[in-house]
Amino acid sequence: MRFSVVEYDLGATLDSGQVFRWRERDGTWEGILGNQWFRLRQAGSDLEADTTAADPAWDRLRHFLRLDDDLAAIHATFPSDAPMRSAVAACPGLRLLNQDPWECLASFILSSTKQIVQIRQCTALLAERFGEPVTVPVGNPPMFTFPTAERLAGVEESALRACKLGFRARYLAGTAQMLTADPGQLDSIAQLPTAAAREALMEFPGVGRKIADCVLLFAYGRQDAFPVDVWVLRALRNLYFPNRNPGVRTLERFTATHFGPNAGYAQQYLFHYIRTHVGRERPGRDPRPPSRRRSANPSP
DNA sequence: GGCCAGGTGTACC
DNA sequence: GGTACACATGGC
Repeated sequence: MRFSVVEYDLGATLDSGQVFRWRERDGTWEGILGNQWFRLRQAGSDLEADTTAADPAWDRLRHFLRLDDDLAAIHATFPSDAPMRSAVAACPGLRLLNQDPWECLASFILSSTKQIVQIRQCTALLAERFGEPVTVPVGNPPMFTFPTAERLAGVEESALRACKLGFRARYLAGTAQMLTADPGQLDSIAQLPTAAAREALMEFPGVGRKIADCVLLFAYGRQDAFPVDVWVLRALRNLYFPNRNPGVRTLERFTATHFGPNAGYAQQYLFHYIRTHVGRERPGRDPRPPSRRRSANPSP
């Protein structure tokens, strides 16, 4: 199958800390949607997709990749301040994805105080040990579905810990058990307005404001959700509040208003930009802005 | 070896 | 309301 795309950076998107189970091999990306294996290759505005599935879910792939987003229209809603312009210029084809809510929720429960490489390792181990094998091309390494909540609910916590989950094993087990007891919860959440959906997600053990916002943004398509992790906090402090030390309240008010209706999309650009172009600069205490891209205060 | 990672829950004030 | 700390594990 061949799709036509405009301003789409497949590699940056699949490698931007939203999803953890897509792998690059020789310029192609391989991953699983549902129980189907897909391989993607981008050449300019051509996006080529292969699968081993007999009845490929192309609509699901299209939905996952958000091929119908009008990115230029989304960019147009961003504030036109210097940090935002730099962040978009650094990677103009960066996209959000639409993930399966359960895999997204489970993955981000594992994410707390872990590096992205480690989250990849944990999700890979979970899939390998508790997922189902998927049909892959001959000669490919085996790949697996992400294990269902029911499956994980029936696993000893020690077996989860053996996947290097650490203290998060108890959270994942608890969440899996809640979902097994009441399997419709994630579907019901999709029907709620964002604030209520966030509250509902935060009922799961190990899920606070930040992880709830990740799931809202990456799985439920709520572009008003604005996850603030250590990197985004760094970006906000370095780029928008240099020489000041804003409190959490101030930042919350700022992120809720400054970035417009697609704030969550803007957040992903800031996250990617601060990680790839600016780097770590004294988190938390009065950091200087990066010398290379010094900008006038946007006066938030 | 020390610091940090796409944080959260709990115990305290 | 707020702040301090424990929680596992690995990368750098």
